[in-house]
Amino acid sequence: MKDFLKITLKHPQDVPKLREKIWDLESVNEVREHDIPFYRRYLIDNGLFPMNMLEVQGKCLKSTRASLENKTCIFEMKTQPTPLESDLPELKVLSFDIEACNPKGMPLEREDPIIMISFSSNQGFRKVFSTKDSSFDFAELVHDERELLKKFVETIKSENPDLILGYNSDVFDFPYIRDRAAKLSVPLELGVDGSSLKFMRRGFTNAAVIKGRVNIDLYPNMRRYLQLDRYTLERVYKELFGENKIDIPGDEIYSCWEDGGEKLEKLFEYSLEDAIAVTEIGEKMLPLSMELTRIVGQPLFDVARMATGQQVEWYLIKKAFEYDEVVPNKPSSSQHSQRRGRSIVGGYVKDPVKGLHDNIVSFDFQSLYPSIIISKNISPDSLMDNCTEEDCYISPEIGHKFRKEPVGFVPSVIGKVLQERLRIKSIMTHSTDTRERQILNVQQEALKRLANSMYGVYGFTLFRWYSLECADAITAWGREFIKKTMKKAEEFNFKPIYADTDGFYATYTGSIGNKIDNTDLNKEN
DNA sequence: GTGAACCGGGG
DNA sequence: GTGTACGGTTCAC
Repeated sequence: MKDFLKITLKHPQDVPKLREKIWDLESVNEVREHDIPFYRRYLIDNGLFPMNMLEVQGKCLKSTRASLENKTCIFEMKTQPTPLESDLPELKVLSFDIEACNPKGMPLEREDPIIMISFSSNQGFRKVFSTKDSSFDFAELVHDERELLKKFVETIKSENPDLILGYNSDVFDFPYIRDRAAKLSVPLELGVDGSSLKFMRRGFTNAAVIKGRVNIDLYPNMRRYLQLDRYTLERVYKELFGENKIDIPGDEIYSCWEDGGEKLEKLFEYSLEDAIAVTEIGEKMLPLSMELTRIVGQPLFDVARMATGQQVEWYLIKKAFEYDEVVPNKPSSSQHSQRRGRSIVGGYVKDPVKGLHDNIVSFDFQSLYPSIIISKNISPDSLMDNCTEEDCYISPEIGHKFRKEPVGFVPSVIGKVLQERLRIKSIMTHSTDTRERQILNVQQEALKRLANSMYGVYGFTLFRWYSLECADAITAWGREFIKKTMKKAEEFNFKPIYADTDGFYATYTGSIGNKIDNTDLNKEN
């Protein structure tokens, strides 16, 4: 227990000013929660969850979106949704892709005009604007690049999407469009209120911001959701749909454009296919992002750009407010490098026995680390210096002690997440409605992701809840559990041939006819 | 061995 | 905008 003084200010801009002033005061130990952006603070303090519907006496509480006409609002509601309420009205999604080329390599904003812009919406809209003519079905000829850019703005205005999707569009398409439009003095009034395209600095990259529409760059999302060697649009598309889309290697685009004829037709087709692929990938992946948005309680725009660890962190920040906990600070740069200097021992890995094996069985723990966090009450607020085995769980190898009571902040949050997941899974198994089952499945997936990423908040040096002791204790128990399980399996004639962290493969050396009593093999948690 | 530079995706 | 944030590999010394 610590004493805190809560200071409320009238204007967000006063926060950094006051922060600087009180930091050095002798009576001040630490200043907390001084770096939560205003709009996030607002969502947290008011218990609002984006991407949920809110209807107040048949009217929208907020009116930034065009869906006013429908008398529904895609906005916040005061409580977390129940599964059935979360079936939102369909959002209009518009994807786009631009083409530009340079004989020597990547096109340069200063020299190379945009030659094509393709659109695809989730409601069947398809179009390729280009400064060259084509007999391609969806092609529309424009006079020059200036008109091309104007068509870009007009199309977004007339299609009026809720979501705008691109692939690497934060880094390539939008900045390229911005620079060309600046050169040709075309105003990029893309917002629902006619406001201009803006860029927000986010770390080492920018994000394109359009008022009233959620711009999502699918590229960083795909890096998070899929485990691939490369993340080109083609590779990702193949992974998700098992089909090849037409691809034109980058260095051939220039000749397609210059030579014309069939090669130019193919370029039109390729460009539109890219936009369509983005729509399809979006339709497949967005439900999960939306679900995470609802759970994490921060805007889709932000959540779609957060690494999983950050999503977990913001979820915990939201929960901290509910639990009356004060959020720990981000590490200073010196704290960060200090943390990086001390390494955490990872999971147990047994090098694979070389060769071809028959009768392979795989064992794995379900949510090993989350279960350990809960069952051993691993939380910074449960960590004790002196404690007996009676009152504390004591970790193997390193002997960190965690009191059994009361339940710590993080274990409590994970517990609720897993509980909610089980609840949804059980409704899902009993549901006969396919659509409902799909929605519920995405929801339980999102919760699973969140729970499984929770370990990271202790182990990743940049995070607010970083704790070497907690991270070390989790992996230590993890190693103990898997080794014990492997030993147990050996008693039943399984010979482990490879193990990694939360699971192992074994060959069965007994006779196949023998009955295996798998209750004895059940995992320890 | 160390620190800086570079890269991802995009055409 | 209560912000300014990656992580891994390669290269030059």
